[in-house]
Amino acid sequence: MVTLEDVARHAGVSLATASRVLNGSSRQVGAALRARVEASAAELGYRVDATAQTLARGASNVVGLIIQDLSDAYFATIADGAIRAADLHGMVVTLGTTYRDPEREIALVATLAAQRARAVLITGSRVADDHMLGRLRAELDVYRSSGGRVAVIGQDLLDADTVAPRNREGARELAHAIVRRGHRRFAVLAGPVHLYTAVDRAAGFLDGLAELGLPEPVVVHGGFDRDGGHAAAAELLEMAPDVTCVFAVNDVMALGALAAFRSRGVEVPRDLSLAGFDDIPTLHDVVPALTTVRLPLSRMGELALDLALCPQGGPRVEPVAGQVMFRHSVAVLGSAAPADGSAAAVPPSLTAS
Amino acid sequence: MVTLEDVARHAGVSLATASRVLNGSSRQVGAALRARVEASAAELGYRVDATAQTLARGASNVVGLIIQDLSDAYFATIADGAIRAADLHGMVVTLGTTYRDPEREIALVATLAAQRARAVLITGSRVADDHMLGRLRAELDVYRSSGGRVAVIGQDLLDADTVAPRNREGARELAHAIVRRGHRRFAVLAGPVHLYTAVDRAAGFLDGLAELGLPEPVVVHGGFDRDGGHAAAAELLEMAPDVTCVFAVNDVMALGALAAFRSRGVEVPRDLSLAGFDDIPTLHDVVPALTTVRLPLSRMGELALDLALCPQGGPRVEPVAGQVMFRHSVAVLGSAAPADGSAAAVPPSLTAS
DNA sequence: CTGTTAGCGCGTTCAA
DNA sequence: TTGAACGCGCTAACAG
Repeated sequence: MVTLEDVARHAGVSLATASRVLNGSSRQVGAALRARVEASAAELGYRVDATAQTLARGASNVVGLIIQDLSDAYFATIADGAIRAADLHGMVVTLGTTYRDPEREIALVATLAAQRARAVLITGSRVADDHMLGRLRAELDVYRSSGGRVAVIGQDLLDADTVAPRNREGARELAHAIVRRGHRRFAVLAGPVHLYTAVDRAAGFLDGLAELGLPEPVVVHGGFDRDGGHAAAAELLEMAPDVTCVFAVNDVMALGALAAFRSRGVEVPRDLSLAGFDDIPTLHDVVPALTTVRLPLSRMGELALDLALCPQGGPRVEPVAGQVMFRHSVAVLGSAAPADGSAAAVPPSLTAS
Repeated sequence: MVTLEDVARHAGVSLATASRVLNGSSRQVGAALRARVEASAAELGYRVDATAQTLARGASNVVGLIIQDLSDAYFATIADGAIRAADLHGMVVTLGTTYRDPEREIALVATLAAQRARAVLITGSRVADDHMLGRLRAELDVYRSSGGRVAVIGQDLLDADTVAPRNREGARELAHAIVRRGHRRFAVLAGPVHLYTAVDRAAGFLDGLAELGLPEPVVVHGGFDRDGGHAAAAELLEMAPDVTCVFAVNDVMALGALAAFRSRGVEVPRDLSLAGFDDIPTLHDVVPALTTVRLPLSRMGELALDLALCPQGGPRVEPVAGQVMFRHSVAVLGSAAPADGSAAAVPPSLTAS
């Protein structure tokens, strides 16, 4: 293992001089010595020891990123944005995966604190569990008291800089957009009752419908992932509700629902319309194109990293608006459809059974 | 920032004792002192400094993972497996993304060497560029000479432990499986000419056809990603070749091709059959279900990590077989179809034009 | 502009 | 079983 001292000796200079030329010091070094040091470093194959630098400088160049599941495009895309941004700052990203376990989330914060990560980015919905929330906050306080910075993508519940997707407003606007196309009777695949992101989106959708004087939709709860969407959709079909459009609170759930519908002969959007939330890249080639609310996922990752790396006064909250993407998965019904929906298409597959 | 010394002082013991109870030392410590130290650590909110440990021990607990693109499910799945395995070993993963730039790949190895990563995992196809290959090998040698371990997922070209997908064999078997279903005339969306993975798969497919005495397929080169597949498929349709089945050398290309076909009114598998390679999880809900060659991606990530972390003698090569997954995207043609294919369906959309 | 030196936080000999 | 002291590789005063 080649150390800075080896390089210094080989170049016939002091340790300090070698350090100054090889690592971004503000101090100047004569051209001759500089060249000698660089030549020696190259010849010996010297690589700085970032851990030693961290120790000496008191600040590392790693940022921690905590996500729930890398195989979920939502998180993969955020992670991609964060990594890209970190790279611009000369930082590396250490990735931790919770697999949706709040216990692991806390443990990961501790691990990243031990790693002396300059900042920790936490993504994913908070859960409605005050005990867990309290423990996470405590762990974050420990981390912060050792000089760490924290940024969150999600609900503003951790006294940290937060990139806050406007889930409620996005879902509300989605409801309006769909109603504008003639739909009147809805179902919502609402996800878990304890997940704020799911709850907010479902609530926003209900808000939108209520504002327009429409009846409450059928609500089915379930998992927040693809299989949850699939199961909830299957359950919904069993109920054979009189609805024309289904809103799944995220895209992967919508994809699961789409598969469930298809396997039961319900064609979207002919028999039933479907909408999701997030606009994950995976949607690109889905048929029919899925109506959804676009969140700038990659950008959110960058934003969180920038917030964490550029400390200001108190915690800042950066709201991120969603943009309704109206696509083929939602049918446009007769514009004269009355509010009671009697003129809207009622798929036999749903009313029969 | 709470240090071990703070804890020791607070507990009224020596630094060494505190170190022994808080970090997995083999030495024993009296129960009374042990309790005092643990209490102090908890009370003060002590978190080990992993960078200091790395310096003192000469070995870190981070492994570096170099991938090409996190938004590609192929890499995301491998990364997931590697992270999972690293966790089991008490290691954290630092993720670097090359965006398919060999220059960045080399730079990332240097960065991870600086990080004193215990091991570096390199994924993604090698490119046919001796200069780049040489530089990467040199960088890896530097890293290894400082005690780092290297494992590769891909071609066995770096003198390192290698998880080697049997691309050629998999594609060959795929060809056989498809021919068995009555297809005789093929096209291959072959990807870039300088990417070994693409080249091997295309070559394996040609091997398979040749073994069966079938004519050479139409070959179209292009990008190795979704857009590459889309473009190549569009180009193929322009050529209006007399083929019944198209093989794209990876799944995301196949997905792009599927979209291109669809947008031009060519329906898979009615008008044209399509197959891919990898069996990325994304395929789960693709319609029609895509015939492909399954690679145990997550497992490959684990395997690479295990190889890297359990040093043996010389470099080991772990071949990974692909498994043909025959699905709806490839039509089953009349089993009596003659080798000249005159009885096979020839979609008007391809022959007319 | 260059060199000397004192830590950074911790593991680990060695001695008690 | 416990403690004292050195060193891991590097940075940042400080001195020259």
